[in-house]
Order: sequence, then C-alpha cells, then structure tokens
Amino acid sequence: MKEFAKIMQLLSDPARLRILMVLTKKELCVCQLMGILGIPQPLVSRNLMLLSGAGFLQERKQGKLVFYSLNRGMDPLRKKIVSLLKDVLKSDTILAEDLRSLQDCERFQKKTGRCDMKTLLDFMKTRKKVR
Amino acid sequence: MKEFAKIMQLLSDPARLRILMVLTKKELCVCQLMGILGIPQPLVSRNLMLLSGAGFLQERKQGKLVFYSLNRGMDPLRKKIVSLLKDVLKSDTILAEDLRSLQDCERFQKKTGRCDMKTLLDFMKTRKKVR
DNA sequence: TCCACATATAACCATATGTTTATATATTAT
DNA sequence: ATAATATATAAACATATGGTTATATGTGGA
Repeated sequence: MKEFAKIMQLLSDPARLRILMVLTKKELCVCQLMGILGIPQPLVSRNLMLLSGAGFLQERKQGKLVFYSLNRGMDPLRKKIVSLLKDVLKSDTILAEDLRSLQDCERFQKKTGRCDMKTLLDFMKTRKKVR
Repeated sequence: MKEFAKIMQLLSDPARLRILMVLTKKELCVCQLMGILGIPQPLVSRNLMLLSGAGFLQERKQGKLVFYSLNRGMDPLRKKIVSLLKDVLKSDTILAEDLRSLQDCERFQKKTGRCDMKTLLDFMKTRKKVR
C-alpha cells in the first residue's frame, strides 16, 4: 500500500510525467531532454534519478553523455502503470507539443550531428519563436 | 497533464487509497470508515471531501449520517484509474485487513443495529485484541 | 596537465501537504 | 428549546517537495 502510494507520488509531478512519456518514445540523454522539455538541467537529472530509482528507467553511459530509456525489465505493476499513462495522456496537449519538440530535435541533430547543451537549448529557443 | 498529475497526487496518500478501495466494495458512512480504518474523523472527512471533489465519490445524506460510495457517473479516465487500483492492490495486505474489518463491522451492525462513532470505535478496538 | 563540457549532487528557500486539536454546523431526540 | 451526536471546517504545526543556484564529479580533447 505504502509502496504503491510512493509510486503515485512519483507520478504526481508534471515534469516527471513528461520525462517518462517522452522516454517512452525514444532513448534520450540529459541535454536532449533539457532542450526538448525546457526544464533546467539539475531538475532533469534529479527527476531522472527518481524515476530510475523507482524502477521505471534504465541508463546507459556513452562518453560524457548518459542516455536514459524505459526500463526493459520493469515488473508487471510498473508496466501496467506505464500503459495507463500512455493511454490516458495520448491526447494531452503538452505531451503532443513535447513530441513535436522531440521530432524537431531529432531532425536538427541528424543535420548537424551536435549533441551539446548550449546548441540544443539555443535551437529549441529559436524553434519556439518560429512556430 | 497538470490535471492528471493532480489526480496522481490525490492517490499518493495511503489513507485516501484505503478509503477509496473500501468504498469500492460498499457504501459507508464516515463513522463506519473511522471504525474500519482506524483513521481520525477529521482526517476521514477531509479525505472524503478531496476524493469527492475529484469526482471519485458520491455522497448521500440520511439523517445525521452521510454515506459515501463510488461515483457511478465517473468519466472514463477515472474508471480506468480505479480499475488499475483494484487490480494492483488486490493482493495488498493492508487492504485485505481493511476488508476483514469491513466484514466484521457489517456483522456487528447486523446484530446490534448500531451506527454511532463511540460504539463502532469501541467494537473495533476489542476486535483487534481478539484476533 | 589543463580546460571545456555533461551530468550529478548539495544547499537553500518558498510552498504544499498531512496530522492533530479545537470548533462550527446540522440533525435528531428529549 | 436544549442536549447529544455525526460531520465539516479551521487553525496550527511539522514535514515533504519542487525549483533555483552553486558546486562537485567525471570524461574527452587541447
């Protein structure tokens, strides 16, 4: 009971929900999440740690970068919860916007090959002005 | 997104989860919930208000008593959430204990016909000693 | 070795939350 | 009308939490 309540508490923050939902679509590193979601780096890091510690995410280090993705080995409970989240948030406007940002970010990186905080933040800023 | 996060926050408290789950089984008044769950009256009341205000419960007044039950007119989102809760908590030990308390309370009331705070609290105390 | 950068951690603050205690409201019975 | 009782609300307090700022850690390149 208490353990489940803790999980609900974890999922009661919009920033964490957005991070989790975006990672549902694609493995991403901290700086990509920063740019896509517009959330400050320490906050992204902390929320990733929390989600990771609760068994929802797995991480993979590659040089300076740390990539996070949905934990493949999630237990049934967590799988059910993630399924519900996907279902319930599939028509959410903020999530839709985030996914568009994700696509833009992917396109930009395919062109430039860059994956650093400054560049991604700058690109995302200009992108928002354009839309 | 924010609205859904609010619902998660609502369900991040063990007391509220227990109240909601017990009301899944049977309509109950505040003093019954007090006795069954062993939660102080103001806390029961407030949590009932929160759950009610969030669309999960409906209330029915009958004399001095106020009976709460699962809201029949819940929207699909909330129905899905309640289904998940039922599924996920079906093997929870605390919930199991609560349901036994519920049955004991029902049996006691069938015999005595009493439904007041003092009597129910006293009965539940002695009951716990017996087990 | 030193620098630049990605990420993690720590410190701090404002706010939100759960719990308790006390009191208010409303209904029934005397 | 008054008392008793069920429920709701308010006040007060301690704790938890999210966000910000500053700093630490670790990795790759000059």
